[in-house]
Amino acid sequence: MKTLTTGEIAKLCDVNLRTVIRWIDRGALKGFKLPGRGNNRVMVEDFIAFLNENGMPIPPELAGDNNRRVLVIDDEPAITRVIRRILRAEGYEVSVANDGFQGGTKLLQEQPALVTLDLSMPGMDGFEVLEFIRKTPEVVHTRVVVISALGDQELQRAKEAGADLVLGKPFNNDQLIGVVKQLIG
Amino acid sequence: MKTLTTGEIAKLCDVNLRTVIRWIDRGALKGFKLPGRGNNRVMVEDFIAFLNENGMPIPPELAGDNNRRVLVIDDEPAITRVIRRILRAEGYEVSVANDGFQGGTKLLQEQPALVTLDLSMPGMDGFEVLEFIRKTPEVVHTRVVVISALGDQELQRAKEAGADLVLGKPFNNDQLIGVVKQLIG
DNA sequence: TCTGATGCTGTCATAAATGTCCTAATTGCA
DNA sequence: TGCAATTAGGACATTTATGACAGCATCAGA
Repeated sequence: MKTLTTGEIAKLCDVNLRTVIRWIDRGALKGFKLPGRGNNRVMVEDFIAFLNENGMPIPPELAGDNNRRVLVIDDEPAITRVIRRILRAEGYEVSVANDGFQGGTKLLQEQPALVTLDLSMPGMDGFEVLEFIRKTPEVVHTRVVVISALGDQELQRAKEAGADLVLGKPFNNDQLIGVVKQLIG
Repeated sequence: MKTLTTGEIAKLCDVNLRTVIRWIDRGALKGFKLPGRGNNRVMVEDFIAFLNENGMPIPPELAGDNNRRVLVIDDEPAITRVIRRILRAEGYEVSVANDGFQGGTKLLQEQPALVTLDLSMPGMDGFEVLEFIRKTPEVVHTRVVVISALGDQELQRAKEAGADLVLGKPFNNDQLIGVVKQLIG
């Protein structure tokens, strides 16, 4: 059960901590108090409900836990078309990056729950992408499926670099659906 | 998630606070209300989009062009080294992107005041980068210097796509310093 | 040209919400 | 355990929403 402190909420809402405490005291935001001095805690779901009730924007790092967005980073249209079709049919929201630049911008802007990553794209190093994701707070929780025709050795290296799962080419529909479901349900 | 109050917007636009509230009520400016009495907050990106829609000038403190950061997007280390050395000597803070992915992530994360862009990088379309910058509120005011060995025709096309200035290869130090100073002082 | 209608903005007063300090207590972390 | 960081709460300062009213353009029609 993930909870938030008043300070965290203050930062997320870009509002003063004092104000958050007042929201809770007033009952506008549901929370509970710790036994000590009565420090406040708010459950994430209550916070999100609160944001929705008031038409306030939901910070991407919270929405990220339950979003269905998948970003496909691959330069071969034939591959991206197939992946998109398969994942859309499963109810995922799929966007495609055809090159490294799109990959970088869409990763940060859309903050997908999962990325499928082609390791060998021209002008771009897949391992660099893995390293970036694992060391960048905004996207550190992104699940990564590496898709590659490279040998087992490289795929193993990808796992060590932070890939959650690897998928050798060629793969079939069920394999793809399997790994995605395994990672983001 | 950075937000602005009505008062801050009023100062930025040199307009009365009452007027800002009316813009929001009327729907001209997208915002949301805090739960208390309904105090308004506007996300910075929405505000910038609003300014653009109405052809209003973007305050420098929001445009981020009061910083001295320059992003060099080029895959040739020989070139990036030279540019970095020259611009550092002029007091600019220089970061380098060796490929499209780095270019995309650093552009969004660092929000540089100026980008030097190599049009012809493997696995990445420079025109796509220009287009992205010009249609993305967070970076729309980034100055772009296109550096390319391509012919005049392509350089002209780059200008039309949104490049502020173009620089043919080869160029000398003074030319580079000249265009950068011209654009961000 | 004049007139009135219309719509946007500025001004003012007031009540309510939010921000700023402050200190002491709690909590997180090694 | 001990120390650093965070937090609650009061008191006070600042900002904000709102209604009412005035000024000022623009525009259509006489």
